[in-house]
Amino acid sequence: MKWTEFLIPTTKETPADAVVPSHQLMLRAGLIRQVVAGAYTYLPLGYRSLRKVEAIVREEMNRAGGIELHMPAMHPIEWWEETGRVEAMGDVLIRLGSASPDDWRSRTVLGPTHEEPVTEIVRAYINSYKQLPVTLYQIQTKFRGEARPKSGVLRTREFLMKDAYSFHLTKEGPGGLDETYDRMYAAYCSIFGRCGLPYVAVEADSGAIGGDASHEFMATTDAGEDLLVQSEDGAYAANLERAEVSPLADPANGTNAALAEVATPKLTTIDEVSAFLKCKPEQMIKTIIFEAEGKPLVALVRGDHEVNEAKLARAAGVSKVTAAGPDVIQKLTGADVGFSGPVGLDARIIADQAVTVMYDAVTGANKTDHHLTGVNRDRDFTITESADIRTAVAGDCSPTGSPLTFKKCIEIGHVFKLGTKYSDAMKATCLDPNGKPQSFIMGCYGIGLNRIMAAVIESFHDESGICWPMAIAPFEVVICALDVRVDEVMALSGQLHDDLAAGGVDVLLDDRDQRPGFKFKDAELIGFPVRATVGKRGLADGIVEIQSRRTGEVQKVAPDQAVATIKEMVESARLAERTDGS
RNA sequence: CGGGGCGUGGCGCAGUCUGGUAGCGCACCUGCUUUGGGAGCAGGAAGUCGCAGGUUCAAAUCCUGUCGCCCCGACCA
Repeated sequence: MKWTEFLIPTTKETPADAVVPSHQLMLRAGLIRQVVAGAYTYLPLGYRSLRKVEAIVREEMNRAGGIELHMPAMHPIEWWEETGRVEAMGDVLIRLGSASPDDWRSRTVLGPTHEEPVTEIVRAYINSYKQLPVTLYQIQTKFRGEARPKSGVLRTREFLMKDAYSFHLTKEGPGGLDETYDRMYAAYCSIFGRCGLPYVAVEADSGAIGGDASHEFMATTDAGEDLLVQSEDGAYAANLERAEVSPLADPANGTNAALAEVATPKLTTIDEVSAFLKCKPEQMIKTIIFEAEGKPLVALVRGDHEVNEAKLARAAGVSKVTAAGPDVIQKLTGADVGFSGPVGLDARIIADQAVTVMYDAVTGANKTDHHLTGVNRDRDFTITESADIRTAVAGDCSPTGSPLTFKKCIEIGHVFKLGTKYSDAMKATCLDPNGKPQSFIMGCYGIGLNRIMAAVIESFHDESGICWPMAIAPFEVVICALDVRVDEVMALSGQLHDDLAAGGVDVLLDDRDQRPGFKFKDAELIGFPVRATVGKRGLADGIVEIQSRRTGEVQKVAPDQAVATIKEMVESARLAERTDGS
């Protein structure tokens, strides 16, 4: 491919709207162009990378036993009503609008994921346990009505996703869900490894999608929106939403202070009250009222801690907790919001472990404009249930006692054990060996392809531009032909290009009539892993210059050695750049 | 959905407060020179100033409304 016959709109200046490095560089290197918020055109160069990511994903999915198919983005809303996800997804589910509710548009949604259509297929065609297990996957465009698209292609409303779904009769044993789950997990490691991406697999919360086990694959990058929690000993890694902490030691520093009520007019927050009473937030018990299954649920955490709703729900044995409104709080505590406390409160109360080792605490008095000081457990209130229900913070240790560290990260893949949530809802069954209908046990496995690309750029760039790993670089090699009007330069450049291309190397010939500096800057911005420079100066010395983008290392070789040298670099990079999760 | 910022040639911006000929840099086209780290000179093309109303002799500029985009937060499979 010749540069002058391709479309590569690079820019020297950074567009003002781009904040994170991957976004800035993708725009500057001419990989993408924004169309509306959360939707991007992949320009030819960007699309080449995306296609390479796609090819790797496809290859590994096939190797892991997946069967590729392609489902539409348009779904009948009835399927989503069957599984109750029209409500569960809310605004994330994009619906086609129409003035008339009877119009087909009103009954059509754009798929944010494909559990419903794939379950419908299996319901229709798989009737016997003998056809199981089966894993269907597709690489397809997804639509989600994200409230706030951001960070370039890291969070968009339209994106390319590989989604796989497996169907089983059993959880354990040959052909069971666990077996496929493990195989998919391994395939994911291969995929991210081949893309050269630093990643970590962590335990995740399975959230609204349901199911009982889930791992997220995270790429660590400062542009990420999630927090990855890892123990220093490397034994524990989890999403912050799920991370468990080891119990805090009992300081046994109680003075058995007397219970006292103090007026705290209009002071409703931990900060306000602690400032007013000159105590530390960690001396306060924060009392948060939730509702679960229609009943109040009270959570107690230390003042400087936050309730983790997912952990609370799990501890409470309910599917979901929601913050209670002012009316519920008023009715339960007899006080306005901001003055709740455990003393004398009649409701199910779950105390965080940290609260069980607090003495002489401060908390709301269940009386508007008043707080209590000198509050002690057992004497002033009883803790019947305690658990780990708070979000981990700096200073906490893993369940095995190793200090936790926090890193920003972006989710690039997710594997779930779904169970029968969707097959039950959609009445998708097959006959077991006894001739009895059984709901399919399902797993689902997603990868965001665009995010892989962006995460790779976040991980591998410098002040000059992108440093692609060989595996997903839009072109593996660029030949900078300086002095395009010198016949010998162009003849050799053209010959190198043709020989490399014939040898299976992705090569781009920069045949633009531009000054050398201009071409070098573009080559570095785009980040071709290998640059071969052919100029009349080098030619006079009988050499071609070959440079690695990542190491900057330059080799000067005779023209007849150039092809072999470059091919060797390409091949060794393909192996060397592979990563493993850690 | 709350808070903040911004919409002026393909890109980056000035001009808006104080109304009066739409401007600068990059990129683009033509010509000459230049050719190993984003060249120089000369000439040129390209913008209903987001959109709609209003005020005014006159609106990029003032007023009202509206749409879009970005950032922080909330939310998030």
